Amino acid sequence: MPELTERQKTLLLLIIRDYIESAQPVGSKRLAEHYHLRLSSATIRNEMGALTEMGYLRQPHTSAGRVPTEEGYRFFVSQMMNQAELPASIQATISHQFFQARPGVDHWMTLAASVLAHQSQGVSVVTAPHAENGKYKHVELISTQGRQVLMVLVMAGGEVSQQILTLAEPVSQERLSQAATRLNGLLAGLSVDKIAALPGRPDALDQDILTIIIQDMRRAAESISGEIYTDGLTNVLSEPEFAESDDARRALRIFEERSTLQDLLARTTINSNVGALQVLIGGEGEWEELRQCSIVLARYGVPGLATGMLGVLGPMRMSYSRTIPTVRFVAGLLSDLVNDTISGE
Amino acid sequence: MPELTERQKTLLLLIIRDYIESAQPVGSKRLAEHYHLRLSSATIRNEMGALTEMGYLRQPHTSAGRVPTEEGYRFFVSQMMNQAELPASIQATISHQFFQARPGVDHWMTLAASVLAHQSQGVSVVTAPHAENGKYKHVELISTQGRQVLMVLVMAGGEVSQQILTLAEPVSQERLSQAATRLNGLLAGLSVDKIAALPGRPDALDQDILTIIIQDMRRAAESISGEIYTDGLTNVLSEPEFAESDDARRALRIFEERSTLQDLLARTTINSNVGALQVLIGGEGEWEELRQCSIVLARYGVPGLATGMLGVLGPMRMSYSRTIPTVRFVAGLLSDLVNDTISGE
DNA sequence: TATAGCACTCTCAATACGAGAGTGCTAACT
DNA sequence: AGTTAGCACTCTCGTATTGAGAGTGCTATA
Repeated sequence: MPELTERQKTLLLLIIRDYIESAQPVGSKRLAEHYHLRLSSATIRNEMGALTEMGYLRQPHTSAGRVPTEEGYRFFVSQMMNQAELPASIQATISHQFFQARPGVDHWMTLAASVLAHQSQGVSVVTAPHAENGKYKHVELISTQGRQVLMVLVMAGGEVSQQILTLAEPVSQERLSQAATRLNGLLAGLSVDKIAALPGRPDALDQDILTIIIQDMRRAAESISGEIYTDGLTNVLSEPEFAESDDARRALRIFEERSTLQDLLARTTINSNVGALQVLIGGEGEWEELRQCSIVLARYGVPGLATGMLGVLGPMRMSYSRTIPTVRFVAGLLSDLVNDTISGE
Repeated sequence: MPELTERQKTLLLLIIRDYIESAQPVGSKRLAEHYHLRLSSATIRNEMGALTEMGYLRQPHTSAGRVPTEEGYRFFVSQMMNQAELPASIQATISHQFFQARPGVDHWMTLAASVLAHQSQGVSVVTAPHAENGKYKHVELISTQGRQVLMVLVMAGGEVSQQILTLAEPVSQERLSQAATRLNGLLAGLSVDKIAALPGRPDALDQDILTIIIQDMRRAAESISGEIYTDGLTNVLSEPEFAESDDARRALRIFEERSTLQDLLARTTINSNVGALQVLIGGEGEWEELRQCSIVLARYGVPGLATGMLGVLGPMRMSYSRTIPTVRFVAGLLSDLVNDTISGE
């Protein structure tokens, strides 16, 4: 990677910023006129030539302006990573929205997705907090009519899953409650593996429920993330680069097919720390469908207890200066919320 | 409304079917050749002229083929409403999917949305079953750390809502369970209004919880439908009529903004019976954003106890012959599921 | 009543062309 | 050295023109 002179850096950043705004190849003349640099267009042309040589810029055709390459965007992002704080007024607005939202994980997730999509004008994705190796906290059994029972299972991290069971024969609410109480005493604080290693229960009802609890916890342990929330799917459709080709459709399809999305999230954030941001530009060779897109991702939560992730997808020329601080801020906010919920306040 | 001759009906249906397949204006010559009618193109031209006069067809420009008007589609739909049953093999496939899905309302909803989107190649929407005037069934209180309590409220119709409460001071799980038991005994089977009319509780904790329960039930009573599930948002993007204009974006935005969608659902299905299908063509003058779209809607569930609705949005030239039977079949399936869950089996 | 023929209309794809924007290079200037 | 002015060259894009093709409505005829 050849080193850039100060002037080249300035120029490169300027070009990219201009392209992000205008969505059109930027030429030397335009550059010289709009921003009152103390340089002539000819000098700029020379520097642009150099930057193109080094792989930061690209021309769509001979004799059109320059457009950033993925490498160029990467440089741009690395430059703004450490500065860029969200304006206080916007921070306040967002905090306020969370403050007055109904408490509850799924409302928070929905709100987070909505805020991200709104602020960044991109497609947002948020996964619910999830513990890698969740511990049992509580179970409730509620009889509906007949043999159907609603089971609500709460994990130590705050995850809640509900399920309808069909028992072999009708059981009264009273007996169900007793069974739940027994199980809660027995299982509190244990991980799946410990629970599975327990000896069988004498009571047949207890044993049935126990089996289902284990199933459910295993399923939760296997999945890499909690439930996935998205918003702003339509935002990206108005971007000019997606007007014609069906690249947009292919990118959005990823966000609809949760399995692919989970894979993506898993592979990219599995070993990233809470608080650190990751920016995926142009699919990084891995994701053909995202060739034209960028994704800004962050992990939030309390490591080891419950973490989730959130991010924004947009065209490669998305407004990073808006998106990056927003993602970082919302990640912090969600971390705080998870923290409050899990460990008292 | 002038009456149509048999021949005109046949011709009209043929034209619309052809247009739905080809997405291109259909001309008299093409019609005469492809379908071996015993008519010449000139005769067909005359009939087409008549149909155009009557408002069933329209020509995009002088001397292009004919395209169905909304009135035309309406006729088409009315003709196929009463026949059209979903092929047994597809019925079996869908039933099987539901059979082996994890039991639970939200899994069913997700699956229903997925099936509808897949079968119809359109955008699907499904609302969770919801009772107009739900009755209390059960509450559970689960202490997380500190003063935070997870409240799970179950309604007689099977609706479940969870919420995190912050109490004035920490309360042990034992006291919470006792409070829940007291409230369950007191409130079982009552509607919001009856509960609100009850005298205050002597115990402060009970009273606090009671207040929140009433709030929650009121909120549920006000909302016209349960949670909304959608799928297939990207399907519609590949349709040729949406390739250029941003009509697609505007239509999809409706499906993202839940409030508008709820309004739409409320206004169109509020007084429709379970089992009856409604087809909304071209927004019916009411919905500017849906000018180019059609929606097939149905209500499902057990009237008075818990009903929801489901539907498919697609371009006006969607495959009604595929969509209508699918919507009808899935509606029946969900009705059965709701029925089983609520009233035992 | 149905058909054949015909003149007419309108779209659409292909082609041509000129304006405009941008480039790279060379030579001169500081 | 680095910077600038000038210039020839290239490529895109919008506009205008044109001709083929498809479809129509009308009229005369079987």
